[in-house]
Amino acid sequence: MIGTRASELLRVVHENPDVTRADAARLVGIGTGAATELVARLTAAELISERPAEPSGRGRPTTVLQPHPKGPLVLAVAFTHESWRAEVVQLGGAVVACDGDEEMAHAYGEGDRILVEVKDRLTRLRRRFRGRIRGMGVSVPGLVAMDRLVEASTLGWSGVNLATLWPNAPVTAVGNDATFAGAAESRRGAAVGAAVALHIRVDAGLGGALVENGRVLTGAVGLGGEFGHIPFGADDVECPCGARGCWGPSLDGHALARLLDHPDPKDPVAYARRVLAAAATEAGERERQAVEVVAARLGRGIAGLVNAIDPDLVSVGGLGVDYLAAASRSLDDAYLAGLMAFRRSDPPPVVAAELLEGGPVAGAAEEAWARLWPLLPT
Amino acid sequence: MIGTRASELLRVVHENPDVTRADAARLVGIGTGAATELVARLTAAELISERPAEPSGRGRPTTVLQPHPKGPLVLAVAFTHESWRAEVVQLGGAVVACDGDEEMAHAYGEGDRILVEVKDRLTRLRRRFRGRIRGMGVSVPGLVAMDRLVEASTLGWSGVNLATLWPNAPVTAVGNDATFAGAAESRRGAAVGAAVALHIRVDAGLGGALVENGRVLTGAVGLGGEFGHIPFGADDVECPCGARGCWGPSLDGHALARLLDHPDPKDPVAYARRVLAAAATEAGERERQAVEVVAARLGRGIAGLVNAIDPDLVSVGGLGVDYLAAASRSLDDAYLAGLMAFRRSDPPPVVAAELLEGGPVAGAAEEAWARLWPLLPT
DNA sequence: GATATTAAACTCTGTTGTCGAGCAAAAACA
DNA sequence: TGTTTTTGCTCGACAACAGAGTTTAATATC
Repeated sequence: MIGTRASELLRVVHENPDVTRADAARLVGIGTGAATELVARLTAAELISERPAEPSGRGRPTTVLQPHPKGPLVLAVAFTHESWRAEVVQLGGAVVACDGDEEMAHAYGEGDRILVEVKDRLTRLRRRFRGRIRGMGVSVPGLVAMDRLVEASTLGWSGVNLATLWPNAPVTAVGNDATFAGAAESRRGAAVGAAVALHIRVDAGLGGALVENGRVLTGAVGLGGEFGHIPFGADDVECPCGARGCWGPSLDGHALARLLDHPDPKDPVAYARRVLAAAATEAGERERQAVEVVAARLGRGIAGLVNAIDPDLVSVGGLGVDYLAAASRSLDDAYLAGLMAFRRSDPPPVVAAELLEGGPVAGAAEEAWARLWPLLPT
Repeated sequence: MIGTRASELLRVVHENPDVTRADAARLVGIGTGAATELVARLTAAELISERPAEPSGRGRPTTVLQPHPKGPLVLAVAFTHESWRAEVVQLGGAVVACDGDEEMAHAYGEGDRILVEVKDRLTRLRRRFRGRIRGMGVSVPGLVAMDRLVEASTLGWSGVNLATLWPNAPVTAVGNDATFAGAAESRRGAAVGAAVALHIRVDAGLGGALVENGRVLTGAVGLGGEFGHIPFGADDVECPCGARGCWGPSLDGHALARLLDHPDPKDPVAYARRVLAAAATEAGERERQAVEVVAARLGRGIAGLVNAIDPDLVSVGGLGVDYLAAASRSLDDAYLAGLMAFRRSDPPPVVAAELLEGGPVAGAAEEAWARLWPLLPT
């Protein structure tokens, strides 16, 4: 077990890349004496290292705290509905290596086969860094309970145990892609500094995360943030989840197709992007209207969640970024109308996610790091 | 500032009334040596005292840790739409004195006048305990932001600053009644032991709280838990909050009256109780049906929140207790149907609150205590 | 009734973490 | 060249804590 101060210092280094040692000491709230001892211990433990800082004024020059070149790493793996990607991430969030496939051919229903291949590639990465990789975060577009994938309807995977990708990993964090993206936005993206941040991600499904002071509220079994299954939608649409009236299916690609009287698309995300592209053209009046309807539904739902949860800020990711860009007026109008009246004068801002498609991997790395802290040796 | 161990011991004593000293030491995770020193210090500081415990087997008899007879107290004040009540609460949650009025005549719109009287009575209580009262929690049926009452439509109060009840109180916690009731259920009621507990309280309005490991998620400005303004209701009903389709107005007394074609009741809570009483009689078929509709709406909404938040347990308070008792079948059916299918085999239980009308006061006391911990002297 | 057993409390000691004061170092400024 | 400013290092005082051994007060057993 690591001392609490040491743990705090590591967190400061992680959250503020290239902090100077003096600033870090101030942030942790210790004197220079204690900082000397702490930094020495963490350097000896090969967790951090120092390099001279840019001289920035008068006074004795300080050093910059950075990850140790032999320090611990985590593996962040993210699956989307059509590809996978792995990153090796060091303290501070920098990526030191990556691997992955753009095309995960025939992934549908073949969870086990794909996993064997991915496992192999991950093992190779781990071998390459000889024991330095100390934990793994895995992001999947689906329902994840108790670190086990319950269902990923877009992949046709069900009951897959993703912990088998690295059987005896010291720490494993399996989570929903939207949840991880929310975590990443709070720590390295649009929601940095928000004490209570709400993230909403529209993708094949709709999900999100509620992050309070950097901690994701994952719920009792890890299913917190499944906002897509709140009944904000119309009762006549049945959700793949088995309930009716879910919010998610009212604003994804399928919803756009219904609004445009198109046949149900096979890849709703790609379809939605096509509709968005068409809406941006001269001739896309019908598409524009459909996007506005969907954006309004997004805004209305966000308002309900803001009323209930009271966040500082709402970030939207995935297709939400496009909806926001293409129909911000509709979204905002619906958002404001749905808020409790007295909130309308100073509503929590609704902003686009900054990490975009990198959110889920980054979040997986963050969560793996978060679980690794308590295990790091002195 | 108090030592962390000392603070933990106090919390243990607070959360487990009549713990023995030996058990407390085990719960804090310290040896008997450290316990001796800690207990001595806290006794000297007049925070706790000891009395011999019932001998319960062989071995040296231990003592029971209890609040010190001269120890600190908090004031818990709770307003309802027709009365107010104050309790003086000691460490551990026991009430040592109380005051209040059943009838708060003509309270509507007269926030300032009532407050002058309440303030007077509270000052008298504080004088009676000569400096021992160290903090205050105030529960109000209305929207509370930044410890200030924003609006209480049932009382006609608006912009009232409840901190003036005790201007320079060392700690003040002003909050919504449903939020406080949720806090109380998590710590002394039906949700004890639930890591993530969701509380829903139907009263004049609908509110609640999300409690994670004993901590209430109050949101950015303290408005977290206003679940009544999530748009689960029909769009044709306008909520007093200014939005449309809010959940609260779809299952309160007004909603029952609409279902029964009665004129809009002045006191929706009393009206709802009359309908519930009628529903329990032979001749109350129409009332029974109305209650079932409302109970189903409650169940459906709870399902949506469970999908999104993933709690261990849901407790319902206020009129919700009666809905649950009178139409548990309708509520459960709607609840299960609204859950994601894979959850239906093992859904989080929906239970009645245990503290009933005592919830808000108890929660106000708990929150005041929670804010008092860091200020207690060594 | 005498002795053993058990659980708890007390005492003492060595260790560790922390804070602060004073001093040294390395730069910019005058 | 000296002064100022910021930072890092060393050391001593102090409090918190763990652990071992001792004492105390009850029950259990003979």
